[in-house]
Amino acid sequence: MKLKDLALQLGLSQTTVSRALNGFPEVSEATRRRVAESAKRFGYHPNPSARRLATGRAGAIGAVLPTDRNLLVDPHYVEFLAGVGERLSVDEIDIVLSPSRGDETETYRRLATGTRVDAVIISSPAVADPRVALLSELGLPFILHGRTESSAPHAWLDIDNEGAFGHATKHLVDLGHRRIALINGSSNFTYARHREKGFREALAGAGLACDEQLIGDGQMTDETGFRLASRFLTLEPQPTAFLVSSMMMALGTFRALRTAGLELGRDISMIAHDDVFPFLNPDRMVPPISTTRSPIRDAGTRVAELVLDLVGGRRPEDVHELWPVELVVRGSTGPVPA
Amino acid sequence: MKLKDLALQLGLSQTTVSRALNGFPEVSEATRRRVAESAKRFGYHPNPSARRLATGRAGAIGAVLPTDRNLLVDPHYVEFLAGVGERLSVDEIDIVLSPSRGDETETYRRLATGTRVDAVIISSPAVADPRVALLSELGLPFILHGRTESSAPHAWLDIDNEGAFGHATKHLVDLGHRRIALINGSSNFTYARHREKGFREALAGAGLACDEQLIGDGQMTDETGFRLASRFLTLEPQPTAFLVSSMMMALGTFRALRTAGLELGRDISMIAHDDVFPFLNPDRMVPPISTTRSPIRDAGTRVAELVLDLVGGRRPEDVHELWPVELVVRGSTGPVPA
DNA sequence: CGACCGTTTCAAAGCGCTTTGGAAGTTATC
DNA sequence: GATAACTTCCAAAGCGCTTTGAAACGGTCG
Repeated sequence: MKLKDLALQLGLSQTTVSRALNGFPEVSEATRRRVAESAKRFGYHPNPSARRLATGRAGAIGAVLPTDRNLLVDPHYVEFLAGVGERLSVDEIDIVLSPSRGDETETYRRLATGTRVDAVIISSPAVADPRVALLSELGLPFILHGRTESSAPHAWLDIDNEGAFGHATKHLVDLGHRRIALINGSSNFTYARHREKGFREALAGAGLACDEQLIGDGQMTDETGFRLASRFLTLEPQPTAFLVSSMMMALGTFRALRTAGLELGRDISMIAHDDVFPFLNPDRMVPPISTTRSPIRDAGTRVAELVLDLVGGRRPEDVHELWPVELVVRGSTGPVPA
Repeated sequence: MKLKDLALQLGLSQTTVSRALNGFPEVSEATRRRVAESAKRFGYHPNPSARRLATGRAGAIGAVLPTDRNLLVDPHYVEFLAGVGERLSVDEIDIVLSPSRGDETETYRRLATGTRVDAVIISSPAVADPRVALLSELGLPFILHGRTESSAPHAWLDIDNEGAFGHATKHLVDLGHRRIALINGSSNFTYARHREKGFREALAGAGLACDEQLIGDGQMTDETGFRLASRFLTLEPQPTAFLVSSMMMALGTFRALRTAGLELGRDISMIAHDDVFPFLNPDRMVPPISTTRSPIRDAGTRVAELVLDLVGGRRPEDVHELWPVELVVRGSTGPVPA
């Protein structure tokens, strides 16, 4: 079933049908409804290739998957992509995945010269991320999920990691905690830097010194959480609270606490950052975990929205969003034990 | 630069140029060279949308990413996709990623009704995987990486997991081991079943009983490896060898051995399955790990090749490949200590 | 030398959609 | 009742490629 057939069925011209389906204003509400209903009834789906050829748009957004550093390859990225996909599928836009081994530059270049994607999304930026300069130079529209230092104007969306960890720290301090440990993501990523900054400044703001021994980072896995938490627990005096960069790490931290015979929420406090995974609910744990909460899937959805704006002609320098992060206090935080 | 321009430049018709570039036989070698060179010099890239419209092919292969069970989301899958991408990019075919939450059925249906992909690749099948029947019914070409029980004829490529673990077990038995532990992937996956089968049958073939306590499974992570190995080491008598389903798990197993004060290759033996990751080389470990080796990236490349065949009209029932798996003996296996 | 054949090239017709530039049809205005 | 001003619809021209059917060309053969 193609447009022509549908138009014939309806006794309308292709133009009108096309316009009706694409929401142009010059079609009466009545015909629009008639067309929409008929399209559904006949199971009409416009041919993406034809539409792409006619509009000159690829109808696809690119994502590069670096396969030799396995950093992106974690639940966070996939959850993020899920959000992106949710939004893009509404407009029948594809996510085109380009696995890249070794030189990412080459992959981006290929994407830019071909007419295969209208824009790309880049994630998990390092503090100084070369991709921003590269893509600006190539002229391929893109949006950054996160932030990086770069003179080139570019679109980005990020959550307020600094504020989140600042508030969380302040909350713990208010509960009387003085020795707070930070279990962070790898420090070459911007978000980890921001979190550390928020942490340090909140401590400083409360007039507390920061014990460098109580700061650690690594890949955001259960394993890293366990390892770092175990190490911190051997220190004298022990920390009374943990600030943890991901729920995965929180699980490991939890294990370490149990192993050390400590009870969370009574003997020791913890706040973890929650990106909100369908398979990991801090509310259902025992005790429920206090979190700084920001669904990464929502970020994906919004990033998709913005990238579509970009493709539509919005200027990258006008696209900046910094999302506040909510602090959700649950059972895992309590006053310092006497 | 489009085809027309290039043809004009060369003083040829579009037809000839198109044919020259696409390797049709009716173009003389001389013109073909001339065209190819000119195309490169002017940086000509055919517009994928136009080509797709003209050929009626989507020029893309689909992959569904289930986002609520995070099983696929592991380095294995990404490494596999990298292989797929490597092959597909040669023919300028895209990987279109469809994240799917909840009902995958819906996602496949969408893919099938639209003209967005020519075929899909499905991975990590369960023993009875509903996707095979679904896709057969929908008429969307697909290939399975792995195997499953299904009456519907379908294309698949798999490695000989049974043979691999059979050989590995036999090797350990030949070295004198009598108590061998199996650390396996989740048992609802076919490959895990096959591995267990190979293990059991090799033991039986050697006239050895299989201690059910020495069999464990879980997600293929370092963590699971550590947990299972630790548990097995508490048994009396201790196992003298471990058969491990992934290098990730092998790392965890290794940690457990160290924690228990055992030296790998002397006090205890281990063979792990190696899917060959760029960031994980069993040869560089101390001691080097004996493995059953089968690069999953290569499988991806071949699967891509086969899926292209399928799109080209090859019958699914003719596409079955079972790859033998190499046993690489290194320092982690040795005779049973006296 | 003309008929015949294989090679090499071409013009033109799509592929299924969007979009431009008008043409009808309808209502309001004088 | 004619003119203007909308509203609603249409025919036709692309988008950049592939592919069909045929023509031009050079060489071979009777």
